[in-house]
Amino acid sequence: MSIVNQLQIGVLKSLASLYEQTFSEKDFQINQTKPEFEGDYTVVLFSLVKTLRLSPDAIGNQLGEKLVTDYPEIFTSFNIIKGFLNLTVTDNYWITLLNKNYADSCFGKKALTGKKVMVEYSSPNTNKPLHLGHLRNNFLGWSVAEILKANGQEVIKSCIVNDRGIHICKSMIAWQWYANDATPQSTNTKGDHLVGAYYVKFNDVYKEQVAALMADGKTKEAAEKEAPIMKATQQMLVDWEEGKPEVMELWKTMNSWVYAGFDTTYQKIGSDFDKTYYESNTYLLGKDIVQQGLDKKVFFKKEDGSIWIDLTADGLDEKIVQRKDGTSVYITQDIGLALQKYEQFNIDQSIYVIGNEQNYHMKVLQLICKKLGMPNAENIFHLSYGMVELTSGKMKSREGTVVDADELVDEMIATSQKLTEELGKVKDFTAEELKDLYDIIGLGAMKFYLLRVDPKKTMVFNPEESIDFHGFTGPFVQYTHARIKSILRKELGNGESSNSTNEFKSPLLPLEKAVIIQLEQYPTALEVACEEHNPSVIANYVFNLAKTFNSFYTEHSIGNAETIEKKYLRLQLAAMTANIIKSGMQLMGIRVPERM
RNA sequence: GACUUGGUAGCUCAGCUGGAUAGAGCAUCAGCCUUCUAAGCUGAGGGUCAUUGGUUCGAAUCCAAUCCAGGUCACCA
Repeated sequence: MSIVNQLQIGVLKSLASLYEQTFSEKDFQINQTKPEFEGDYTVVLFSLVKTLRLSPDAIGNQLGEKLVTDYPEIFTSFNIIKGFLNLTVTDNYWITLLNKNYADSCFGKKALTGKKVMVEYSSPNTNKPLHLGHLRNNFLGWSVAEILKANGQEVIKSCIVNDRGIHICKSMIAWQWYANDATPQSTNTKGDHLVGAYYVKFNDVYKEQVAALMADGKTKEAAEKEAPIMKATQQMLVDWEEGKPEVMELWKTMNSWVYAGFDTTYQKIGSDFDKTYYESNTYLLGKDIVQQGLDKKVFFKKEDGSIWIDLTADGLDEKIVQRKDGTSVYITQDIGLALQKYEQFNIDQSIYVIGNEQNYHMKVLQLICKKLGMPNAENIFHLSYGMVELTSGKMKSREGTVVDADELVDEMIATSQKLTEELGKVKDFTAEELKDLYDIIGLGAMKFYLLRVDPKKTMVFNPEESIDFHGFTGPFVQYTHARIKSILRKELGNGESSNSTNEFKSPLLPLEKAVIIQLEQYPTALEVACEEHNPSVIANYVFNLAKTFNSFYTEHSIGNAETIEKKYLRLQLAAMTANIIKSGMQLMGIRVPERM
């Protein structure tokens, strides 16, 4: 149990016995004591003043006295300043905590709770390569899944691939018309990039054709409909739905190129999935549900035969769920897939990592599922994250301002190589070790950069800032880990552990205590990150821990500590810091090097 | 226009279930490598927490209004 929890319980019990009244945790607040005051944790007394009709100082004195008397193993002294009760925790409490947990690589992680969750993320389109926005999605989804696992939940990572539809046909047509049978092999191009290039080509040609038709006096609408390349694309979509062999053949071939490209990228960035859904398999799902919905009168049919749901009573509008020609729309298959996920995996919660541009869509989806009486409709959770913008503004594929994922990854790794070579600290590494180190640092920097911001918020991607490896960055934290490991290697050799001892006579120094207090808060950080589905909590925590440790490190020597007891204490402190840094970084998909 | 999210230092972000003098990083300036890795540490300057009003012992935090910015409001996905 955390020190704050213990303090909470202690205060509640003390209040009850002192004043014969029952209180709840909401009646007072517990904060960490500000550095300018003496003490470790502070109880804010103001809110008790009214109910107890006593001055803050009187309450503070009685409460402080009671706590120090009843919990001598936890609290050693107290002081009251302007209505704040500052409590000092005993050195023994901190030292015992350290002694018990310093070697535990699972510190803070929870036992299985039995809760089963699916996290759907990534969800690429097969007509273009991954970009910066996908990276935020991938890192976020992966990390949230790991954070849930660390909190005792069973997690299934899933991905839905948007591999069909008009946009896919666009790149297919453009390839057919202009590629001269170019393949990834023949052009030495990554498959997803090759296909993406023809998607761009489509748009260029389409724009030209529309302009030409408009020059001939057509209206914009007419020109957009009549552009030959668009007509061909629409025909191709019809052919695809009819399963025309040549079209299917081309579709399969081009998709296989894209998947090969995606696999390379996913492997590089460390994304993986337990279950992959393909829209080409799921797009017909939900049709029978539409029928059931009609029978239940959740849906209604318009004169033209299209099927709708009326959500005006819920403050939304009418939504179509099936076109008049009987084909399904986007949301129809989503309903079907939502149900299938529950049926296949018997999950308690279904998390969708999708951009906030789809807030409305997801709201509608959940509402429809509820109205259909689907089990667990309440437990559909949209983890809505903000867009990534550039310093110059929004990314727009049409204007070529999209930051390509592969290029960015390569650049980050190249930067880490350059910097590592300049510093020249690992000259004895083999070529293989070096390559691995560059990956660890480059990818670590990138993941940390994208995960350190609250996912809900729109964030700005600044290229220069992203390749800065100082300050609030992944490499800073990795570096702290590497330095600790270096000391542990030197002082303990291989595998040997520091002697455990409880016999500390000299008091904890402020910086020693500051580090241990931070270490103690890791489990709480994990809980908060889980509740909020927010990896930035971990990023901030781990950064602050590293910072605190670095201050301690510059001020006090571990190897040449004043006494042998101090040395062991500091070795434990360093070891636990390294363990937690490693654990926290792992939850963000970031590896930490032994040396750098 | 309706709904929704945001506005904190020059820039990027924490803090938001109300609490002590609003914090980091970057950038700027001044220091620290004969002692465990300087991708580090110490210090300085830099704020009308968008604006106005309200709630109260106390507001960046809660409420209301206003201004500004993003997103959505498709028989696209």
